[in-house]
Amino acid sequence: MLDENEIVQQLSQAGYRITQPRRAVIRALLEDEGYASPSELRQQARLYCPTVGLVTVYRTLDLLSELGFVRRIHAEDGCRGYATANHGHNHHLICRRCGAAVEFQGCDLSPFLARISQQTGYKIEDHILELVGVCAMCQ
Amino acid sequence: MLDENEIVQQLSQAGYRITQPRRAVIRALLEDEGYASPSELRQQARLYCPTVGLVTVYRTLDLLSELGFVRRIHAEDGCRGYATANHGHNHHLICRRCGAAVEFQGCDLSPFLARISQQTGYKIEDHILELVGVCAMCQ
DNA sequence: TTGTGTGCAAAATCTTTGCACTTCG
DNA sequence: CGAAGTGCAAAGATTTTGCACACAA
Repeated sequence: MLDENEIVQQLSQAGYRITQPRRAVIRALLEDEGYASPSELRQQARLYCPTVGLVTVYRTLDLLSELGFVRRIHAEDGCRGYATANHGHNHHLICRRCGAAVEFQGCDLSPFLARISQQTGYKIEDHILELVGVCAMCQ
Repeated sequence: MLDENEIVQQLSQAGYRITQPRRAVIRALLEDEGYASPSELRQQARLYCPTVGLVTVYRTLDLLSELGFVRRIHAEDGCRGYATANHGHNHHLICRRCGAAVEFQGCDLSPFLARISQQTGYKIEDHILELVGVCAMCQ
């Protein structure tokens, strides 16, 4: 599981500074069970760094997103916010009721993708897959 | 393939009025090969009804979306716009270079979903799947 | 000490709402 | 004719940008 230290370490290695506001946003992200909007994240982050501005949240999200620690959450009716993502190719499973977001791995779609590729002539390079359901608690 | 008459007919059956602005938006949607943002759609729709306002485009998109004729297009970096969708459960395959959006059917993910469901305890109800690649032309 | 990072304020977008007028049926 | 639909203008919401100051390294 992803933790603050790992992210901080990698940020540092990539040449970025470890600042109070960045730490605060990272903590806020990790604490949130599901996904959160930039302004919700800011609210949570203020517990750790009372002066964080919304702009910094946006910039930190961009940064973490580029490094693969954060991913956008999509739904039929729009983009809902951000959630942590373990490095690499993962997807999210979101609870329709409480919003909890779980990551899962091993989406073996290759046979399926091969078929679509053949049918359409497209060279398929990436995919977005998001599952929506009801978590064990909410059932 | 979806055409103007079919949409118009179903709108009418559902009790909605067939107005010039609505027709114009529907035409704009059908003509666009890929996905389009509300303001792009408005621009195109103005060819058929020069006074269409952006608000009407939004409202018409909501309406068509509810009836299942239109679907949002998602990408890692955000929600990109709208594209036509044949009624029912379909997904889009989008060209990274030219933006062309093709629909495909038969996403048989059930075995995969069953496994995830078992692993997580979630009852999976729906999914968003979007493929990104390069179309035959752009290759 | 130095340049990356920050926060504020303001601008630029994008989307929704209120309301009087229009138009489909 | 009457209610559903429209467009404008304005309000809200969200995201980006410019700039002086702060603070990790």
